[in-house]
Amino acid sequence: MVEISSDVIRGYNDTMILSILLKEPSYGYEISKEIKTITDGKYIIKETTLYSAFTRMEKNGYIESFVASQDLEGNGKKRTYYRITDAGRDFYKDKCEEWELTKDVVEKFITK
Amino acid sequence: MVEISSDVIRGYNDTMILSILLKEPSYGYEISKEIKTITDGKYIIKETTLYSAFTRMEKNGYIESFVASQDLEGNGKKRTYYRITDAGRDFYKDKCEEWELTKDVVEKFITK
DNA sequence: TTGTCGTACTACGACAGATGAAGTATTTCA
DNA sequence: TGAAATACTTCATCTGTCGTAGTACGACAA
Repeated sequence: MVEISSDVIRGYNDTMILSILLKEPSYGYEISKEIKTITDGKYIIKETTLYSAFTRMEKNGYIESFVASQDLEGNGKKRTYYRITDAGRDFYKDKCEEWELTKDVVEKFITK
Repeated sequence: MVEISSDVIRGYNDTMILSILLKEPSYGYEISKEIKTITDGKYIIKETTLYSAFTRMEKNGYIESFVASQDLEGNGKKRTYYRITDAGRDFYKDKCEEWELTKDVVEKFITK
């Protein structure tokens, strides 16, 4: 069974997270579930990778956090939600461009 | 100008080098030139990255080294050539498979 | 009501690959 | 003769990932 090595995905965890936040704010657990679903279970992000990505990206200004409960009445567990910023959107766009270039480059060395 | 970040290419430097060694044994300087040529200058591998990849891959048994001069008479500078091993060929094949999977996964999060 | 499972995190340390900086030495060529 | 190209090596640093561990709350079943 072929598995994705962390060295490969390294540059794209942030991009994946941002692409999910592009639709609406979300939080750790939900994002990890979504990544799993979107990739049909082919990629499962590690908890520590995910939460350290949040810290890094918030510091870089790509996301903003806010704490909220499950519903508007304040019931349920409190969660830390993240919202993408304009800088985050720019970063995401750049990463998408970079991906096209990277793909071109890597594929020159790949045999199908 | 979009540039490839090291975090992205991280998992594929070894693969690129091996793909070049697949044709014939080669050495550092020549390989770095070839990578540049093949990618139309889009990717230039750093010297230290290249040589540390040699060390790592030789330790892993993916390549073997031998020292040789430029010509058979022993003229010219001595160079350390590297030859791909069977294990290296297997590793390369695995990486090619992994690439297809990685591409699928990443592209689910990319907007063109 | 007790225990287990799922949810929702945080802290910490270790590791590996990439890189910058610096240096060495030989060869080629103008 | 001297600069540029070739062909490396050493070393320290940085960053993102990941393993381990632990906390805490809520839901639900026995």
